[in-house]
Amino acid sequence: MTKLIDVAKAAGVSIATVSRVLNNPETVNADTQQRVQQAIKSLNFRPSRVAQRLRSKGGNSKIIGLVLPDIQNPFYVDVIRGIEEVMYEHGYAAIMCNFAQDEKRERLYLDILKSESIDGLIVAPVHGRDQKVAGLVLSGLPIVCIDRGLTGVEADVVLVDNQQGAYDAVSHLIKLGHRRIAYISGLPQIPTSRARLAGYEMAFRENELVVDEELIKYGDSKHESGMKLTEELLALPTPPTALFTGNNLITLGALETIHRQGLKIPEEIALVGFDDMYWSISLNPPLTAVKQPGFEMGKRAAELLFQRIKDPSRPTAKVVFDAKLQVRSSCGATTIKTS
Amino acid sequence: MTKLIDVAKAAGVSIATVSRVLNNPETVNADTQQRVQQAIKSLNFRPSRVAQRLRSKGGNSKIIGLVLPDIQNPFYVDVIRGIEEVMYEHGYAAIMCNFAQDEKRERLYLDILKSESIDGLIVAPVHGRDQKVAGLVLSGLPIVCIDRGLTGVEADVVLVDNQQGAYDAVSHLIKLGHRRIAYISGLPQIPTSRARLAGYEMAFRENELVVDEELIKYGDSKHESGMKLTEELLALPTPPTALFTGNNLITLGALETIHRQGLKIPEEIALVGFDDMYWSISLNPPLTAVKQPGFEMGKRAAELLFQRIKDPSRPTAKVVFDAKLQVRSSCGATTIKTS
DNA sequence: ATGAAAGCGCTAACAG
DNA sequence: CTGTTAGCGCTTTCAT
Repeated sequence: MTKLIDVAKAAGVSIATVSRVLNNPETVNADTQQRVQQAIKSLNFRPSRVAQRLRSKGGNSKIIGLVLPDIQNPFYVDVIRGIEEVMYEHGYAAIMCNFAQDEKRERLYLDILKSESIDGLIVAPVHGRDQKVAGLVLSGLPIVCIDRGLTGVEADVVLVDNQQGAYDAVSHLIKLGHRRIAYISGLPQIPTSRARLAGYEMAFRENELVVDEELIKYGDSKHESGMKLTEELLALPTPPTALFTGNNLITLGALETIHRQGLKIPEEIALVGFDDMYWSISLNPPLTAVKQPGFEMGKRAAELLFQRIKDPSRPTAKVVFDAKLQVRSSCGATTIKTS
Repeated sequence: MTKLIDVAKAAGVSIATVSRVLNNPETVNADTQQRVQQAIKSLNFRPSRVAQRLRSKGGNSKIIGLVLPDIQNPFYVDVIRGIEEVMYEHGYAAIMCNFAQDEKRERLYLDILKSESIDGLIVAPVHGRDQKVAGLVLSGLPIVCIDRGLTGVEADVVLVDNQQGAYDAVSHLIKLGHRRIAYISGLPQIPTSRARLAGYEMAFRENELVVDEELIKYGDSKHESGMKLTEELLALPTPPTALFTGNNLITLGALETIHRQGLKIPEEIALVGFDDMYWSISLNPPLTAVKQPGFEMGKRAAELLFQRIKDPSRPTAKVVFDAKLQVRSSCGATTIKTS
């Protein structure tokens, strides 16, 4: 590996000067700069980011951590792409950690990231009272939360108005005449699960309808739980006429169960999902779903993080995006908006 | 941040001893070890991975690089999950880089990873003659290629028999009576594109059929190109009666175009895709597709990488998985195997 | 079995 | 404007 000293020799200067042209070119004579740049180029030199990181703590190690609950969920994939987009422009890299909705795993990754001396962290905490993340925030590490906020500590956060999104979805179902509407939720300790439940209940309340608790099921937000809980729901003495699924993966699981049982959507059971996918239109039937702008959310989160790294004392921001209902045909005949 | 010296003081030993209990516990007295462990625990000490990395080059920095073409493709997501699974067990972290099929991006990321002093790299090179990756292999960095091999240099590789997979898919179509079968490929410089084309041609040859070149289209393996090329194909004077799509994303794009045009699958156009998705059964219609075991491939790749890190001189391995055709109903009525 | 000390490659005072 | 030098936190001889 070629290093500072090699470049220094080649250019006939000291390593300090080389370091300077790397970090503060303006403090170096134009022609010295030239010679050094030459040497750098011809030796194909790249400074060791590890050594840089060890030396200068905080803010210029050009690496951040990314801790997300489930990489199988296309929503998070969009978030990742958004984050990556702006990081790429800044020459940053990300250490990506997928904790698969498992708190133990989240903690391990957080420990690793900490000892990697990252510049900042974008995280969707396992739950609102995530002590590990809270501790990191308090320790001064620049952090922005995505998708899920943190209670009790100040931190930047970008998310969607989950309650309103769920409210719109369920209202849509109610308007279509449905009364027995089931909700398949993710784990209740996840803030988004609760906000979506609140939206569901609000829609009932506003229509002076009463929620039937047996129609609310909790799972772990994965495909399998979507399948299983849909089975349970369909096996009820009086099964629901409509299903509101709490996320992407649950929706796909519900669809699978419904298809396996040969039920017709929306005639025998209607379906709205939280989280849209760009191929929702190709599902059977084209899925009506609440769309979160994952890509934009990711970009915004990364921008917030960079701002906070630059100015750690700036006031925290809370960015709330709208969740929009995409009406297709899984709830009944309506105008089919092409996604 | 608590560091070696803090622990050393707390335990009344030197930093060297603390380092020893961390790395070679057996070379330390049992009771000294006890005291040090105590101190570590009570101070909640974690060694700085950055310092470790800087100091001891190669093989124990516990971080690897992951460079993949497209995180939106569920196949690579499965690969990532597989890799992550075994890395998690070993306490490793990954720097994940998604180059979005863009060679410039791939190069930047490779440079970054190099200067991060990673222990090893798992990569799906942009193309077979990727000089950057080849150079890294030659430089001695432990590397395993996934999904796509490298020509001209020896490197571990794990992939699928793409030719056979494509052959099976197209043969299936031919058996069903199709003759005008289009193939929507990814970029021709990607090895998998070529192997799948070879399978397509082989199926024609074996059935004494002749390939119509106008039915072969090349795109960039993304959703949009799937949509666009399908439009072109359908606009032909004599459009194809069947479509073989070169990957996941192309398939989804093709489906979207077909649905927008209101065509019936498989009556008006049949469809087989390369790459299965776990929700293929919920598509309209349930998709017949060639399945790659992404998760297993990822696990295998990570295992190979660990072995190579441990023993850099071991002979290179080439692991070939089978690609299996999952018959559902997008090519015509057949027994529907539940995925 | 343990400690002292020399770096890993770089940045940031501090001198000149 | 440029060079010298002291570390960043750790591992690893080399002594003891």
